[in-house]
Amino acid sequence: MTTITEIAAALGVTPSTVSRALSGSPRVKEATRKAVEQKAAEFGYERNVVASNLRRGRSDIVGIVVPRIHREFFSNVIGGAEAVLNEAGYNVLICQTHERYEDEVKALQTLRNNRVAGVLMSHAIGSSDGSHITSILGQNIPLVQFDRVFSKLPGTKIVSNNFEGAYQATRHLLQQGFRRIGTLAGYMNSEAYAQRLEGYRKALKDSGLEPSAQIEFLDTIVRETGYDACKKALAAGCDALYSAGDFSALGAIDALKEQSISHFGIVGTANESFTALMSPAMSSLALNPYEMGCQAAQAFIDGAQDGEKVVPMELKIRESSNFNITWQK
Amino acid sequence: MTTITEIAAALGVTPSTVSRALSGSPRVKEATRKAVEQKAAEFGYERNVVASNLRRGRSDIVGIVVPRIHREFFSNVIGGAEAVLNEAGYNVLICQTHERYEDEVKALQTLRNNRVAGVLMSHAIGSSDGSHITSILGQNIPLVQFDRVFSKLPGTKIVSNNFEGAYQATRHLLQQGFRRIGTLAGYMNSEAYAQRLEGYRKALKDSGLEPSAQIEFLDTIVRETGYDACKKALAAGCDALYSAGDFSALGAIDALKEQSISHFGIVGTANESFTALMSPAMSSLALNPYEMGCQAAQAFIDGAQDGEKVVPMELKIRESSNFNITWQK
DNA sequence: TTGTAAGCGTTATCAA
DNA sequence: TTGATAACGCTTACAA
Repeated sequence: MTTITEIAAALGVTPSTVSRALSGSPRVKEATRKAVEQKAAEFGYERNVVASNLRRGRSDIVGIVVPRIHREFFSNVIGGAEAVLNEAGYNVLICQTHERYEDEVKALQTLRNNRVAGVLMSHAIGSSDGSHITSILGQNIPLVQFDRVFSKLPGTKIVSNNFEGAYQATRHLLQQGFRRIGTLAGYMNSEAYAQRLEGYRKALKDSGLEPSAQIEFLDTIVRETGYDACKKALAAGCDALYSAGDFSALGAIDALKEQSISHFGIVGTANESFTALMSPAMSSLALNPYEMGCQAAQAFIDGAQDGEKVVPMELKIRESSNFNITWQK
Repeated sequence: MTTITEIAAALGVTPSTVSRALSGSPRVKEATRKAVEQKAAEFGYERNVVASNLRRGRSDIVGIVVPRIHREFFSNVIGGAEAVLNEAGYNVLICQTHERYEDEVKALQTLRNNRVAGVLMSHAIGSSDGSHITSILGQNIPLVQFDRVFSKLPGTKIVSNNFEGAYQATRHLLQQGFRRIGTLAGYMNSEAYAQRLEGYRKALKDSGLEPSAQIEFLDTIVRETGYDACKKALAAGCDALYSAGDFSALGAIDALKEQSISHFGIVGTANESFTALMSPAMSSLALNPYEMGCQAAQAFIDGAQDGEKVVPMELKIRESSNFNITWQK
């Protein structure tokens, strides 16, 4: 592979000049620049980014850490972030944590070892406080968190208006005529889930209903636990569920169909594409992952100042929250 | 950040010794190694991978190039590859091409500039022959292709048994009683799609039916074109469609539901998770993305020898291929 | 078993 | 405007 030294030799100048010419420095005569560019093209030169990064003490790689890449939400966040970052000349290195604390530590160490320019991340469920994050990344690697954030940590946080969204979703169920509304809540070490639970409770209170721990099913984010929790909700006399996730809502629907229940409303969260394709189609509180990814990337580019940016959620009303629904296989 | 020079100074040895001690060379006294490791831990030392890579002339990053990361198929391939690669000490850099030739060229250049250890890729639809791939990567960067492959290129190819799979899918429709079976075919510059078309044709011939260009709808892989093609298929008297993709099959179902058609069979390809969640649930020819990712990664680790590995497909039979089906909104 | 010295390819600083 | 020189942090012949 061609190096700037070879180009310099071919032109009878020094590597410094070639380097300056190729990196757009103004301290090069126009004619020299032309000559250098021509030779570079002729030799098929490509800058050795590794050497350049070592010398400059920084890299053009931004790490993205997510629990699971195949979740639509996260792959869309990545898509948005990638678009903005590529545009700005950065590359993206993706790590999955599989919701495990140990994998998250490993991923962050990998990124630090590669001296990445910055990290965009959404923490694992298994990661119960963010102290490891700052201690691994140190002062030099800017951090932007999105969706699942630890608000104590420095850097920008991109979040959804979880409280407001859950409030609206629950109120929608109330307006439809449902009266005993339970919730499939997530893990309370995640602020996003905690806020959704609060929004749900507030909506009940504002309608004169008292929240009850008996119908708040915590740690319920997958299909299986959604199924189990829905059976308990039925036993507890619920006639609707606001679920803080789509997959748990899907599990709940499994239970409803199994028993051919009527007049039982469901609203999920995340608007995974299957929600619109199922039938009856599932109402869901849509996050805005692509936009969140763009904003996270932009926040990094802008310097990852401390602070929070809120991306709105939008309630998608479909059949599962219709009062007259009948669930059938 | 601590360097080996600092550790060396603190211990009164040279950086070479520290380097050897930390990289597990046998040419270090056991006591020295202990001392070095202790100091390294004390200083919180982490090897500067960038410098190490520059010196050794290689990196521990493997590039993965896919058309779109949010397609379940690809995110699962990435998941499988990542698992195997991380285990072997590699990191993964992911690039999307958005099905565009230009983006594919850019991605490959980026990977080359970063001197990645290897590339795993599935080419874009817009990329009609693979010459740019080898010309950008050159001799030094091993290539493993998966799913959409150019068989002329060197390196390992991981493919599905597309011919056999499409044959089975079509035969299944015939066995159900459908008689005039069309196909939503993909782009013929992709060998995977071309093979599926051949498998489909062979199944017809083996049942004494003559393939007809009139009911082979080429370049049809998204929902919208699937919808349009299905209308034409209905006009052409078809009573079933084998679709080489799930999204086009979904579009076809849109058309069927719109007209409340009965006795019209559909089999898709890829087994995207929505296929099982819709109702009626869609029969689909399942690829095995996670396994393909694992095999691609393993092939790279094993040296990306020329050759082809075939990962079996599996037909998932659901309601959409039942002869008595009635499509309703 | 350890040290010496050179170099991976680039860029920053200083001097000319 | 260009050149000389050093350095980024690490690895590896070779020598001791």
